[in-house]
Amino acid sequence: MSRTAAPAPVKSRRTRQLDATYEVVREAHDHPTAEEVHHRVQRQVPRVSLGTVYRNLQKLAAEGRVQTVQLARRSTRFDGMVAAHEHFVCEHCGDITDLPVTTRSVAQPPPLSRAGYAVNRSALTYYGTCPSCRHTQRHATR
Amino acid sequence: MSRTAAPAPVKSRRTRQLDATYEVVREAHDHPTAEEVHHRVQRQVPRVSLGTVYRNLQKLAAEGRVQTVQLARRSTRFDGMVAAHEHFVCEHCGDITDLPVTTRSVAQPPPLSRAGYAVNRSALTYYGTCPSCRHTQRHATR
DNA sequence: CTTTCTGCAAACTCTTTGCACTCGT
DNA sequence: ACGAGTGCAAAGAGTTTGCAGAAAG
Repeated sequence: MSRTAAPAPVKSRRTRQLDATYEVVREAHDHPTAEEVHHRVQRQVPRVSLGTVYRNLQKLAAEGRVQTVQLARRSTRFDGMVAAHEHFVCEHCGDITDLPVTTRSVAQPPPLSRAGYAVNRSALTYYGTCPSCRHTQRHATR
Repeated sequence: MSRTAAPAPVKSRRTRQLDATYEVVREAHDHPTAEEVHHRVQRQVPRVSLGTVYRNLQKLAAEGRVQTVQLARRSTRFDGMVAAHEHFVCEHCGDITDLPVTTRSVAQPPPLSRAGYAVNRSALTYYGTCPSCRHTQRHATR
């Protein structure tokens, strides 16, 4: 086994497709889906494929240059606990942990109802690494 | 068009499949996926189909008897705003609105880091009906 | 008896991936 | 030139749906 000096921070090449994708998302104010991003990128790079847009969105998200809403894992999870509570989602293994509601959090924010929004519920979710995945990472070559 | 007296609160029949599905979710403490729920329901109703489990989970969620985690719409949405902010998701049209971060919300909850969790970020999302959908509903026959 | 629910299988939507080629460095 | 990135098309995963028969009220 060879000695790894630096983790090599993933070299990323600059391409028209990547640049255009980033620009589209950065300038969008309507939370577009991947398909919508694809359409807009096509205005600058007509032959760009949907697959490439997906790959680039993933790359940008991994680098923290764009944010994703409601991502995590693909499938919906169910919960019999109807009472209000919060969740911790491990970004590595996908496990979801229930957390007790902390006193300070939530309650309906004033501006919303005033602006005509009807709030049914709210969800506070933390994302990160769970204890067991942290342990595993520590031992992995990276 | 006929006059609708009462909204007719959706009559729901009692079936072994529905009962079993509810029981499985209520007793699960691990946020099972629909497929996992299906497996467990099969222990009580061997010939239950996955499609039925999906239908029943939807029904239970609509009635508020079970909760879903990270549901909303199926596809991931992207956001160029990297700064912390909150979201309002309209459950009718699926639109997502950015909200400024309210002072009180968030911050890392004490128990998590102490228990070995590494929190990268958190997301506070409100679910409900947006002004335009509220308006539409008001005029719809329901 | 009527209407809802079910099982089955096919269809759909969203996302990922293998491959040969292209383009950035 | 080397290898990461791309387009294309096919495959995957998760979920929904049409239909004919079964079962609840």
